[in-house]
Formats: sequence, C-alpha cells, structure tokens
Amino acid sequence: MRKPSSRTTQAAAAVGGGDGGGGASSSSAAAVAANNNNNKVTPCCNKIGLKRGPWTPEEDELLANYIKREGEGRWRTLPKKAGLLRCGKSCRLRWMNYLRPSVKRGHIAPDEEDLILRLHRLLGNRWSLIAGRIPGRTDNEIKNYWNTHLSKKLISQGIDPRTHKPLPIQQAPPPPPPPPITSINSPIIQNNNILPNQIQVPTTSNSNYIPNNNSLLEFDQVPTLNYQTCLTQLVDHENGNMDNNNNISMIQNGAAAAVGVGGGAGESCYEGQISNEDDQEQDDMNYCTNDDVFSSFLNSLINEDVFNSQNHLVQLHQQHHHQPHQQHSMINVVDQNNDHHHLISSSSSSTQAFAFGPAAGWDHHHASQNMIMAANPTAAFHHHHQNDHQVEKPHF
DNA sequence: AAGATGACCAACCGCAGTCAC
DNA sequence: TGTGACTGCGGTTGGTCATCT
Repeated sequence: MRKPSSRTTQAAAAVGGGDGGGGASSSSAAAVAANNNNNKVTPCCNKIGLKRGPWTPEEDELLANYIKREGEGRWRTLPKKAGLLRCGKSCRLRWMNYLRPSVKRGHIAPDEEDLILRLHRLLGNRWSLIAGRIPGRTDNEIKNYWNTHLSKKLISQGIDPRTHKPLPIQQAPPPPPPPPITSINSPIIQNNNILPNQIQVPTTSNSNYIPNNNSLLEFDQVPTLNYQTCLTQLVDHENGNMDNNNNISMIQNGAAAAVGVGGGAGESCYEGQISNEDDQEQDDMNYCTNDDVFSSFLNSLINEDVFNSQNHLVQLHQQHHHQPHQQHSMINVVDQNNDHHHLISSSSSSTQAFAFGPAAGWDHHHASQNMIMAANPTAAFHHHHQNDHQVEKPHF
C-alpha cells in the first residue's frame, strides 16, 4: 500500500522549491516545463534549498517565537526573518494547523463528531467553514477525520457520505415517479455535492409533498429565523441588484419574523443572538457583517433546541392569535458560475404552524421565478442528537 | 521475524480570490 | 485595467506506525 517515496528526491533537488505558492510549484520536469510555459513563477517558488517535509522541534520553536514577537502574516518574508529554511506557505500551514495556541489536538469528542456531521450535511466539503464552527479544530484536522473516520462510518450505516442520503440498494425497485414539476432555471442550489442543472419545484398543490431527494426542503420543517435584515444586506452586497438576470432575488418582506426572537425588520440581526463561541465572540457580535450573518445562520441551524423553542413559540403565538404566522427559511444558494454562496431568506404564510411550500405559497412578490430552494438544514439534523454543547439557547 | 497491508494525518500542491500598485 | 504578490482553500500525497499474514 505504501507508495514509493518521492519526497526525498524532491527535498534533495528542491527544484521549483517551496510549496506551490501561486500554483507554480513543481518537482517534476513536466511541471517545470509547464511553469516555463506559463511564465508564472513566483519568487518563492524559484528559491532552492528550502526544507520540506516534517517540521523539527527547533523549527517549530523558531516559528512560534517569531510569530509571538511579530505576529501573524507576511508569510512570504517571515521564513527569512525567522531564520527558517521554509517557504512562507509552509510556515503558515505549520502555524495554522499545529503551532497556534488555540489549536486543540487529540481525540474528537462525540459532540464534535456530531457537529461535523451536521455541518457537513449542510455545507459539504467546506472544511474551513466547518472548522470555523468547531473551536480549536482546524480544517485539515476535520478533513482528515472525515476522510478516515466519518465517511467510512456513514458508509457502514448505508449512507452516502457525499450526499448524506441512503446508499442505493441493489435490486431495489425503481422509485415512484415524482409529482409533476416545473423547471426553474439556474442558479444552482448546492445541496451538498449535488449541483443539478435545474432546480425543480413541484407544481402540485399538495402541501404534503416531500421531494424524493430527502435533502431538499421538507416543507413542514422550516427553521424560523430572524436574520432577514442582515440577509437583505447580505444578498444586496454580494449580488448587487440581484435581479432576475442573476436569478437570485427573493428578499422577503421582513415583517414580524422570528417570533420571540428579536423583532421585525430593522432591528439588529443579533437580537437574540445565538452563540456557540466564547464571550469574546459574543462581544464582537455587535455589528452586522456577512461573516457574522453566516456565522449566526450556522449557529441557528446546528441548534435544534433553538429551532424547537422557536417552533414552540410559533405554535403558542398561533394558538393565541388564531392567525397565520409568517414563516421564514434560510436557503443556501450557490451560483452556478462562481460557486458563491448566497443566503436567501424566504417567507410564506400558512394556517398551519409550519406549513411551508407550494401550498403555502412561495412569496412570489419577493422571489424571482428563478429562485431555488433546497438544503433543508432542519431536515438535515432530524436524526441527530438533541443537545449541542456548543450552542447556547437564545434568551427570549 | 519479516514483509504486506491498512490507518492515520502532517504536509504539499495547485487553484482562485483579493488587494496594492 | 492589468499584473503580481499574498493568502486561503480543498484535494491529494506520502511518511510513519500498527496490525495482519
């Protein structure tokens, strides 16, 4: 199984040394030729004699001491200043994945594992995003853990680790035909690794319709969130006018979302902020940025308790007021062309507590016909644990 | 005991986004 | 507006160790 080692040769020759900064690294003649053809060799990659391979304790000490003195950044010049025969990229990697004080190493707890599973179902192989929600863990560590443990675990459970859907069963009868559908043009929804060319929404009025693809939105389970204000800003920011040419619009009307959590449009998006980080992060969340929105969104999605609490409040509200309540969902959208994510807020009204979908009526006043829906985070979490030690319950 | 195999994971690679000039 | 440097990301490689045959 062990593959022939080429690393020693690479280290000795160090042709095109460094670790590929700017994508120009190579250690093979073919790659060197390609570099020459591309005429895109960064200075870092021209340097020879750079050390590769595992770091020694002495190198670690040099790097750690330098960063303690000078701080992170300026990776290109850091090795020389720190007295290291490494390229900046290697130094950065070593620091980020190993030497950083905040890095938590060792056994991944069941709670962390559960969180990884949830986030992966939601985000796919976006390891940095996943790692960002698991304090002390690096994207590399999570990626490795996924590839060596979790993917195998899911397979052993009959679940496709890429889609989080049941693996196909041999000799199984063909699935029943789906209900009539109406094609919706791109953009694409990313549903983990599924990137259909067309997103399809049933035209049936059956509100109980549930897509065959169980990763699609389950209309009766939609999280109620209160980030519409920030989402509006987010979508505006990321997509300019976000018109029909982009096929992404759908800013819901912002009225009285998220019962008991914050308030209506215009309020701070961190009213009722859900946090799974420390107090410092809580303190830092006094303003609204795209990252914050996404962070808050993830916090909400990974917290079933929050969702359940909100559902309960919605139910209470309806019991007392006997009127439909506006529901909001968050949809993760990926532009087909640029792979950018867009968090989209949707709204609908229904006389049922959590009805959501075609019968309840998509908000076509605010949603482009080309809008998409997918990535039901709640559905994604149905079968996971009730508790998330990472997340605090919001204060209502 | 020794080689083969598998698991783990640190490190590398190449690409893309962002920013300064 | 174009270019290059810098940075970050996800995929992949390969070294090391444990277990199997």
